[in-house]
Amino acid sequence: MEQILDVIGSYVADAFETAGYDAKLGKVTISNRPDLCEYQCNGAMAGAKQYHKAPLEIAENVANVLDGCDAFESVDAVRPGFLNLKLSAEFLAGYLAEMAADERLGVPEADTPKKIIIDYGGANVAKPLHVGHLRSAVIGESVKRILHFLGNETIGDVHLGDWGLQMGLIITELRLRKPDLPYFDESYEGEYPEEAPFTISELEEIYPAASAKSKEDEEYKKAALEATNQLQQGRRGYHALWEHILNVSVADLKKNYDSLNVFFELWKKESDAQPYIPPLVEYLKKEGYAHLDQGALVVDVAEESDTKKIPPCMILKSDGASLYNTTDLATIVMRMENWKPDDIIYVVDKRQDLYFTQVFRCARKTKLVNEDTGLYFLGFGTMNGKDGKPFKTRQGGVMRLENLIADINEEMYTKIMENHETDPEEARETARIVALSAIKYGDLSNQASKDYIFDVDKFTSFEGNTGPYLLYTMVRIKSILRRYMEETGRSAEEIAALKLLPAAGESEKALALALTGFAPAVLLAGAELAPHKICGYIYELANQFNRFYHETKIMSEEKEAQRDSYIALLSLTLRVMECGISLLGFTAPEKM
RNA sequence: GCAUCUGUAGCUCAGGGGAUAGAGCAACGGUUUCCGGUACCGUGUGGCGGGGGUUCGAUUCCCUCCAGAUGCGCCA
Repeated sequence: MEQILDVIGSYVADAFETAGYDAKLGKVTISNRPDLCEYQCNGAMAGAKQYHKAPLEIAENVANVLDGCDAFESVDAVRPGFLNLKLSAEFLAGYLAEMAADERLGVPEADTPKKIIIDYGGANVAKPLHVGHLRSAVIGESVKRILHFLGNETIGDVHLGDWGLQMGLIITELRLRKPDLPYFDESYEGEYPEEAPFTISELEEIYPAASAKSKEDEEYKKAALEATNQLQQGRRGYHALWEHILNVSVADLKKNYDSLNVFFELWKKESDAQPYIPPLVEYLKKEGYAHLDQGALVVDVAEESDTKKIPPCMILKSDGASLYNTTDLATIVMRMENWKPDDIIYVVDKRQDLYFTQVFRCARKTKLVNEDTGLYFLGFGTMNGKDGKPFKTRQGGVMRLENLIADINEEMYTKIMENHETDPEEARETARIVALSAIKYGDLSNQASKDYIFDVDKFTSFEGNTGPYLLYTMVRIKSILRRYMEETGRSAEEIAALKLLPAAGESEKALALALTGFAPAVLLAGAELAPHKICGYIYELANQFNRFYHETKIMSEEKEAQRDSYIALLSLTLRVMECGISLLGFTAPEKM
C-alpha cells in the first residue's frame, strides 16, 4: 500500500502545481513541532528565490488550493513560510483500516528483492560464547529479520572459526591427556569411535589450558603448530578428532544461539573456504593482481583519494602460509559461486574496519565479486560495564554469555515472583522471555556503531525505555483483548474485522498517527541497517498507547460501535508492536 | 606520528540545514467511579567539547583545535 507521506505529499505537490509552482516543492515531512501541526511542508521557503516572492505568499497560495481537500482538517501558512498540516480524522481512520487489512501492516516489499548474505555470529569452535559475541548475534539477527521482512532473500551465515592454531592446541593437549586414543596412533587403520572422546565442558576447559601453556612453553607451541599443520595436511586421526570437536561444539553453540532467538541458515566454517584458496592464489598471480613484497604475496589496494595509506592486502605470508585475509577472500569466492548474493553484510566489531576495507577493495579490484555486488561492513562498538570499560566478570575475567543470560533470567524471575504469586514454572518461562527482551532491547536501542554501557539494572527495569516496558504494554493490551473476547464471545478474526471510527480524542488521534509511522520506521531501519530506529519507534508507540489508555475507558464504553472501534485500534497497536519486536528478535509473553 | 570514530541535560542515550534541541533514569509533586498504578500527568536542568567558515538560517555541512576510544603488512 502507498506510504502515508506519499499520499499527503501528492496532494500538496498537486496544490503547488495548481498554484503555479514547481510540484517538487511540495515535499511533506513529519512535523517537528507537534504542538502546531502533524505534518509540514517547507517548500515555500525553498521556492522563494526561484519565484521572487515572499515565502509566506507562496505558502498562502498553496494553502488556498488545499482548502477544500478532505484529507486535511487544517492547512495553515505561517510566519516565515511553513505550511502546517493536520490530517482529518476520517482520512486517518481510512488509512489505518487499510493498514489493518494488510498482512504487512503497510510496509512495502522491495521492488527489486535482493539476495543478501549476512555474516554474523563470529563464534569459534571449542570456545564458549562470551559477551563479545552478543552484539554480533543480536544485531545481525535483527538486521537479517528487517531485510527479510522488506522482501529480500536473506541468508545468515555463522561463519565459524574452526581453522587455525586453536585446533592444533586442543589436539596437542588431548594427546598429552589421553595418549592411548586411536586418533594418535598413525598405524591405526580401523574405524574411529563414533562417540567423541570428550564432553563440551572438557573441551571448554582444554582450550584455555592449552592456550596458556603454549604461551610459556616453546616446545608445546611448536607441537601445536605441527599438529595444526598435520590436520591441515589431512592426517586421518586428527581429521577425525577435528570432526568430533566440531560436532560437540556446534551442538552446544546451536543450543546457546537458540536461547537467544538467533538462528542461522548456514553453518559454514572457515575450513569450508580452504579448498578455494589454492585456485584463488593461482588466479591472483596469473592475472597479475598480486606481487611479492618483502617476501609476502600482496595485492595493492591503495587509492588516490585515500586520506591515509591503506596497506596492501596480504594474501600469503613470506613463509607461504595463508592468513585470515586469505580465508575471507576465499569465502567471498565460495559465496559468489554457491549463492551469487547481491549483497554481503558483515556484522563485526568496528575495530576491524580497516581490515575489511582492504578485503573489500581487494575483492573488487581482483573481480572476485561483480561490479554491483554490495559489500557492507556493519561495525559495532564495544559493550562496556558501568565503569565505561569493557564488560568483565567481577573477577575481571571474560564473562561467558551463558552466565550473563542466566544472571539476568534469575533477576527477572525474582522480580516476577516478587510482584505476583505465579506458578514458579510459568514464572521461569516468562522470566526467560522478558530477560531476552531486556538484553536485546538494551543492546539494539543504541546505535550499533557506538560503544554502549551494559547496565543490568537499567535494562531489566519495567520503567523507561526498556524491553520489559514494551512487553508490559503489550501484555496489558492482550489482557484487554482477552477480556473482550470472553465478554463478547468474538474470535480473533472477528476482532480483526471490527470497524475503526475516526479518532475523537487527542490521545486517540496521536496513537493513530503513531501507528502510521510503522512503515517509515521499518524502511529507514532497513536502508540504514539500523535496528535502533525500530526501537525508537516502538517505544514512542507504546508511550502513545499508554497515554490513550489512561484517558480512555475501553471496556466500559457504552456505545458498542465506539467500544469496538477502540478494540480495533488496540488490536492494530498490538499487531504493530508484535511485528516490531519480532524484527528486533524477541517476543512477548501472555502475562507477566 | 598518521588515520578513523565519538564528544548533546547530574547519569544513560535519541535527534538532526530551519520555527521553543528531545526521551529515560535520578529528584520533587500529583492522579485510583481503574480494562494490570511494573501505569499516567506535571516541575527543573543543557543551547549540542572550544574556535572559525559556508548559509537568509547550523547543534546538524566544511576547516581547525582539544579530549576520549580504536586502528595502522606477515594475529584472528
